[in-house]
Amino acid sequence: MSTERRTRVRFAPSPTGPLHMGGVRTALYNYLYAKKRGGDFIIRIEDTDSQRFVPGAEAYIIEALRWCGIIPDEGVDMATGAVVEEKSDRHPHAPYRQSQRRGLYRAYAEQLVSAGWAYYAFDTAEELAAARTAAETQGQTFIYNAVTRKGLRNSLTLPASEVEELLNGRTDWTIRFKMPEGRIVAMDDMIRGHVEVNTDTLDDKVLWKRADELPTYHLANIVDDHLMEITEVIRGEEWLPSLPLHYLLYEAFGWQDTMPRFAHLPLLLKPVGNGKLSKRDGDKMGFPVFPLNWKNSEGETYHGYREDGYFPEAFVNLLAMLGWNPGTEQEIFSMKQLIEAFSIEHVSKSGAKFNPDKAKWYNKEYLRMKSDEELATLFEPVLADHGVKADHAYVVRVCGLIKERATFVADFWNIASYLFVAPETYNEKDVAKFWHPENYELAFKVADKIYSDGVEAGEEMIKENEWPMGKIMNCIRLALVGASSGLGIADIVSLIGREEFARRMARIKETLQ
RNA sequence: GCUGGGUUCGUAUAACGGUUAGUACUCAAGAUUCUCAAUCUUGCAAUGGGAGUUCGAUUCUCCCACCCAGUACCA
Repeated sequence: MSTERRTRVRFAPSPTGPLHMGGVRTALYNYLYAKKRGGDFIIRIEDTDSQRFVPGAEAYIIEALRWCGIIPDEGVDMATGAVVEEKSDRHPHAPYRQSQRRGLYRAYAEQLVSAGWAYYAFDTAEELAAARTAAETQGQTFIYNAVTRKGLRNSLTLPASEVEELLNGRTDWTIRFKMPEGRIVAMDDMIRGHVEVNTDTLDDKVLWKRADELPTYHLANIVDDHLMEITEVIRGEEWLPSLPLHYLLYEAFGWQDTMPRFAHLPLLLKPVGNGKLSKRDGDKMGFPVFPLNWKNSEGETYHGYREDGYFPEAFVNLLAMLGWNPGTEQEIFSMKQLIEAFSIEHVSKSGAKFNPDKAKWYNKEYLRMKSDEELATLFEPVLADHGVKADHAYVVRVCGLIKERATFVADFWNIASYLFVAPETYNEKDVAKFWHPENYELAFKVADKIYSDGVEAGEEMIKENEWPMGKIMNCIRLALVGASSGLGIADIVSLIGREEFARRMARIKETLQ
């Protein structure tokens, strides 16, 4: 029995574009799992596809994680935001970018060849494409396996001398895994339980390619997880079909004893209709699918939660609850509470449809938990954009009174602009409803009373005379707000002051009569 | 097509053989307030279908249907 290993999990994104919310959730679950167990959360960049590399994607991923408060222990230096390239006590497995580890993989691939678990394949891309279309025309799918490899050009079918020649020649070749025949691979997934697959349905995956001297995902992933002493692999469900290959790879290397445990997370699905959440859904349906704004090479910008006004705590909270539940009825969790409560047993098996309404609800909840002071700090730049200069203490007071009415700080201006500038227009429907002589004549009398003795005195006056409270107050409200909505008249007057109150009453009189 | 995974109110989920199938979001109604929002109350609404196992199935087994993923010298 080996002694209990320190928990080490990794998030291994590929820098082929911005990380979307599903990716962030995968990172989050890894992070929660590690922190719950007092272990390490490692970032590794899987950039073994030289064709699909997207500039800026790596920095985006790191920035997104930082915004969410998902801080890696290893792999990225968070002070600089850079992927670590030099070994140190903190980062003993550097470099953490697979393209910078390229020298190490070939030997592992060749180890498999000499052990009989892999072979050299000399088929060109064209030959394979031809084989695929040929199979397709017969209504079949070409798979590179124990049957078909016998008829293809590789180190299993060609004489040794020719193999030697081809290996040293100018044409490209690959190392492929030699998938065993007729074996049942029995696997165990932390979320899905026991899964079995017959190897006859699997193909001989490419492990290493001569063309760019780089491993493919499968090889690099297994080798690095082993080298980095990863104990649990928590990744998206799309990897489940590759699990048998990965099990076999651990076996082929003789690393079964330290093979990590696997957990395949359910996918995030689009809110309506079928299919997984894709980057186009968001802008079409009015919600972000990315944590941060992303501008692609064509200049199109995709919305991010951050720029759309979500608090990172709310974003993390809503993501955590998409596919996981605490087993209690608690819904609001800080990161600290999530770490405490998280367990892989409570991760669900089925895909989760994302619900934008619930996302907004989370933000609303976090908004009202913020202090008036903090909200004021966030609101002040918005005010400045509207050309408003307001006293800080005043803004703090306003925030305290309006925060329960908003979902985002960005709503504040629409909700409360009348507390900073007088209305310039009056809502037509509300005018039609309330602005009648029998109402506004009384309203002006009450307004005079309010001006001299305060709102309470004005209300007294209405009650004593048994005037219609609602109609009169709404006429006054129309003058102050420009519509029949908003804070109580007493609050408004106490905020804007009696002089401004009088000016607004005078203005509506001029405008509407 | 093949292989694998999945299936509880519209959505996220709870109930891991015994509940009037719970909670939250959304929606609707009512209460409240000078209005709106907020708040409170109430309501609408689910075990995909069929066989079994069992005294008893949301829960276990099988079949079907549907959904998803994979099926690249991409991850």
